Amino acid sequence: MRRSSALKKSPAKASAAPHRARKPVASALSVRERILVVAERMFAEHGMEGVGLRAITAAARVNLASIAYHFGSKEGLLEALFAQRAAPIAQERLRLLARCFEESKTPTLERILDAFLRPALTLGVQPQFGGPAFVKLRARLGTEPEMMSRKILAKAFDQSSRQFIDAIAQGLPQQPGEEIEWRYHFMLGAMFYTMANSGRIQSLTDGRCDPGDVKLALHHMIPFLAAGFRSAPVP
Amino acid sequence: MRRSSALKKSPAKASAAPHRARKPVASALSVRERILVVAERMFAEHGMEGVGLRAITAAARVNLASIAYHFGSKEGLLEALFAQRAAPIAQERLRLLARCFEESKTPTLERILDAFLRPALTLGVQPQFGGPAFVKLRARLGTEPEMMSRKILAKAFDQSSRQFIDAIAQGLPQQPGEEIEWRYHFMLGAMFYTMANSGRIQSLTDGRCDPGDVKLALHHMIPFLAAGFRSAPVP
DNA sequence: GTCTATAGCTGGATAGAC
DNA sequence: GTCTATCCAGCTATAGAC
Repeated sequence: MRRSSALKKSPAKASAAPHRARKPVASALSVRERILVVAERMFAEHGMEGVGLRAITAAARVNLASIAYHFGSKEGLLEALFAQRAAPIAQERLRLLARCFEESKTPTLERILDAFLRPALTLGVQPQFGGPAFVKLRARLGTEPEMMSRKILAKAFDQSSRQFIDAIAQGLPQQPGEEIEWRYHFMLGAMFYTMANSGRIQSLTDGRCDPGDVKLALHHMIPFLAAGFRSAPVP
Repeated sequence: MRRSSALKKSPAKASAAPHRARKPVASALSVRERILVVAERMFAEHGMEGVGLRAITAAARVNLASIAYHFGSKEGLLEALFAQRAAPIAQERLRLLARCFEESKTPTLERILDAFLRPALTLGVQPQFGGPAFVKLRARLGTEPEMMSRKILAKAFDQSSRQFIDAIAQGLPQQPGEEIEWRYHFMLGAMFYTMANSGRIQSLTDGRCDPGDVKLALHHMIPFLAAGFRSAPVP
């Protein structure tokens, strides 16, 4: 209505040839991709319930109806996000785990924890699109007791999680399985809290401690967790 | 409109004597208390944005307008919840910390961590009102990057948090302050994730590991974290 | 103090033009 | 495929009867 009322004629030149020259500029993403990028960041920052389709479509500069068209619903959009991001993380984890065992029959606990934690903290970080969006989003969903989030997370990560629990247990034969599982749970907590980067520790330490610095976070987290895993099992 | 149109007269007998017999039954809570109890549980389960005033007032069997009357707004309700619960937790922490130092000039790290973690995991657990509602709520807010949550949490816990960081550091003089702070951050992660009780570890271990069992969780968590704190500082 | 009723928006979803 | 226009259920907050 704004600009289409004038110059209605001669659509031939502009729209009659949809072939050729698909991606005219490097930064021109499709509507679908723009929605995914923006939704990832906004879901991470404000939660699933904290942001509406109107805010997402406005920020992505697409029409409100685009989300229904491309993803069916808001929940479909979240599932598409996970379908795109979670599988690569689980795959990279298993690839790194396999490499641990290629290089040594008895890899150190530190190397196994690194294989587990590094993909979670580093994949999905896209500085050009507002930083570690998917990392935060995953942390957020990981802490929620909502059924929907749990099912999506379980589907994406259950298999690789169990392989890591087994790999950790194999290196700590003196620990009962249940002890390993509790400690794995505490590791998830430290990992998610680091990924969530809520800002609490920054304000508490006047900025000295910054979980957003992924390299540094891993550098501190892995020895801390490894020592916890190795400590004597509780009686 | 339903029943008040009839029998309008003689209000003397029923309402002229508001004194005496305040709490007729042990389980009869005031409107304000019913709202607090229900909101605590529903905020914990679905998040601040995930539940509306209609759902809260319906579950509490009070009128929709009651929340505005008693708390001013939805956010005022959240603040009232924290005003009621957070201060006792911080107080109990400091009381237990003081007792550590009364009993020994150099209390063990385990005792200090217990003084920090136990009040967070146990206070606010009210089995008669749907379980550890405030505990879950706090975990949820603790992981969110929203400003409002952060300010409320900081106001309630900053002071006691710093005292604990100092107490931990005092017992580990070989650790740089920054290392202590990172490890405190990881401890918060394990604590919040246990408090959130998202259900992830239960499904991953077929129910063997249950963070809802507070005694057991502390029993496993404290040695794990203590070993992490004591491990050699990273170079 | 407690209620009804409603104002004033915004939520997700969709029908149908183009 | 993309848009406009709209539905209606839900939201928070408030005015005013009783």
